[in-house]
Amino acid sequence: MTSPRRENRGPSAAAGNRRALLAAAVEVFGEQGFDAPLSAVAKRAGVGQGSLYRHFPDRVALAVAVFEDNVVELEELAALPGTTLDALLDAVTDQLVASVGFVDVVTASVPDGRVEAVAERVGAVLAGALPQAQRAGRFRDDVTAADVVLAIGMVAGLVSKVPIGDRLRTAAAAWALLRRGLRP
Amino acid sequence: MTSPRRENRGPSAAAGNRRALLAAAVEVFGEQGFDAPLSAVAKRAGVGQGSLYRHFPDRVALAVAVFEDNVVELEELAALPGTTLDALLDAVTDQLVASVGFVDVVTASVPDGRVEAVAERVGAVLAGALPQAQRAGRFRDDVTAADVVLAIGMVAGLVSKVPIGDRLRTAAAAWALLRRGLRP
Amino acid sequence: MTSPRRENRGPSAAAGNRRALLAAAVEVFGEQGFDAPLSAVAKRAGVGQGSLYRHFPDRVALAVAVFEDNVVELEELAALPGTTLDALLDAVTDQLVASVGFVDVVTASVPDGRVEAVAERVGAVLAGALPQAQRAGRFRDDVTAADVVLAIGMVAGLVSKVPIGDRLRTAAAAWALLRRGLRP
Amino acid sequence: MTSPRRENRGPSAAAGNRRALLAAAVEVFGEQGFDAPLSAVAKRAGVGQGSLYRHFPDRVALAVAVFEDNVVELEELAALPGTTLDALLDAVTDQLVASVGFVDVVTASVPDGRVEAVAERVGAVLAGALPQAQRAGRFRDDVTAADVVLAIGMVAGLVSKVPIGDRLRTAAAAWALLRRGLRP
DNA sequence: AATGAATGAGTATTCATTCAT
DNA sequence: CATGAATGAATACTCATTCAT
Repeated sequence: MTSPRRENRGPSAAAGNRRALLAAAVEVFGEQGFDAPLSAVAKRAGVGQGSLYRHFPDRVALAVAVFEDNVVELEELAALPGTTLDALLDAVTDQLVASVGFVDVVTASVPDGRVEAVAERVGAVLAGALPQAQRAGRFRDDVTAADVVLAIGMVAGLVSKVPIGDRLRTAAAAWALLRRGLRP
Repeated sequence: MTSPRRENRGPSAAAGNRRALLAAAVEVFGEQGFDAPLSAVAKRAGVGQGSLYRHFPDRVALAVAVFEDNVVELEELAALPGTTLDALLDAVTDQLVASVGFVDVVTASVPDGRVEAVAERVGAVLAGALPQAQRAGRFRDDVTAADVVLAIGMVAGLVSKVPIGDRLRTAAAAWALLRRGLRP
Repeated sequence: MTSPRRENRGPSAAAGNRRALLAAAVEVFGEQGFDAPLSAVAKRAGVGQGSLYRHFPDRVALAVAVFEDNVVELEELAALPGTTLDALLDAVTDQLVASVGFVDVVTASVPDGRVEAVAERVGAVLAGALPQAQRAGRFRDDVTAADVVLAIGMVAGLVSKVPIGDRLRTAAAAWALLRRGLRP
Repeated sequence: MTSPRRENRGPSAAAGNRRALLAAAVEVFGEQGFDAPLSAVAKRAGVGQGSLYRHFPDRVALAVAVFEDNVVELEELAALPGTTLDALLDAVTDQLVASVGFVDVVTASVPDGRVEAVAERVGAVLAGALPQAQRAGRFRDDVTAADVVLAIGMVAGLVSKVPIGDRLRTAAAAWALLRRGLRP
């Protein structure tokens, strides 16, 4: 009668579960796309369905959480003294390649406030680093923060359409082309 | 027993149905993405489910048919005497904006021969127009056909992630950036 | 516009179509079972769906027609001077093996008068041959026509559950067992 | 939004659901044949579609589970001291009459390992009881286990083609005939 | 707070049957 | 009278979400 359930590890597991779910989401969405079954994420995380829903009430919440992790990382990097815009773009690209599935969140048919808020923060980080990069002669003076965001969007869109193994290489090729248009 | 079926318009409706299905697919996939319910396509086309499946045995067949229409258009344009690579890219962009949903086909987890064949043809058209464009000083000499295809991929990826109304504007902005990297 | 339809061969094709449909039905039902798509029968026969329905308004009509062919054959055989019950059973078995799919008609959830009528005729043929077979000492005196019909039903049921290649051999084994119970 | 769903009886319903599904399957397949809609089984069991699929991922799994119940019953019976082969055959016949729909599983176009495994066990049970039955003079010495299995197959095939009400009587008649061929 | 079974709405797909040509 | 496209009901199956334990 008592089927062999996973042991209920109690409240102390909460933080660990949250982390496991995020990691699992990155993997699963990366492999199967953003419309992968949520049950697959829970299973990969070794966590019950219910726990997934407790932590992340819907699919977008899960994606936003990953995004937020990424943005925090970016903000921390930007706060470091010598960080250039190029370094930030490299970091963004790494994140894209690692968590492509989430790019599709941006698409989410119903525009979602939470996503926009996070996107906003990315924009702010880039905008902050642009002037210095222009002064250093690394970016044309007429390039705007919007242009940089646009470029990222293009790389993201491309990367999400390419088989996992080709993503890094493809992103690099894309940036090579784009940077020629951004440099003075 | 005698449910109020749509009137059977007979075999003569076949050609019209096929056309209606393609048009409906462009609309529906454009609005809802490539994973929109096929039943929505059939309904939009004013055609029975069965007819959809007769004409296009699977989702990819439907997408490929739209793609093929586009490619033929492109090939015809390329065959015209004065057609430049820039004109071809403009045409491609128009097609992208009009039938974005189909971009996602390229992604189709299971690589599909039919899709690759069509993509191949697009590449060939562009490659054919590139040398002349370079001689005319419109494209850098070190630009390859692969670069052009890559650029299209980026625009496509971006456009597919943007709400319908913004697509044209977004595509234009993207090309502005990209062309700076392609021009001498 | 004028798609390459099969040429309309006109009324003269009627008889040929009927025959082709019967032959196709035997093949298709034999391979795929009695619930094979009727469209498969039409296609195998090289005949339009509509023609199939003109000749055989429903699935059972098709089966009954095959059965009837078989019964006629049986009746003709029985009418021959020296025909024994054993010979008739051999013939029935051959028919079973050749058109197993039709055995399932007997099952047809809704009992069907047409089927019963044909079954009746088979019973009559066997009943007619039984007395002589008993006088010849080939069948026990307490065997009834119903027993013989029952035996056929058993072989039929068995054969229909066995892969095509094994049918003949299986039928032979079944009869070996059954005949021991029927012989004096 | 809040549609009137069946009350969620929680995980504790699992065992009961499983049992209800098996019982419903026996009934529904018995009445409508092995190709009855699975939704009918779920409805009869008073269980959601999803639960059916959780317990039995496909049609064959459901059938095999019923078969297995039967085989276990048989094995237990065979393990009892005084059980004769005749008693086992009676038990098999009762099972056949009760769960005829499942006989058709054997037919499943795609040969299925799970089915074969269960069939194997039935054969083993019978083979085990045969020698003793022969020593007791109840079965001819030249009868093999394969013959017994064959006989069961014949009864099964026959019973599955007969309306529910006639099944018991028909099975009895069939065995009367067959046993004459099996007894010394 | 965690677990995982239960639920049923939503989709894909097939196929019997009709009917314009 | 033949043809084969059109139609949509029926069915299989998946998965987001809820909830008893």
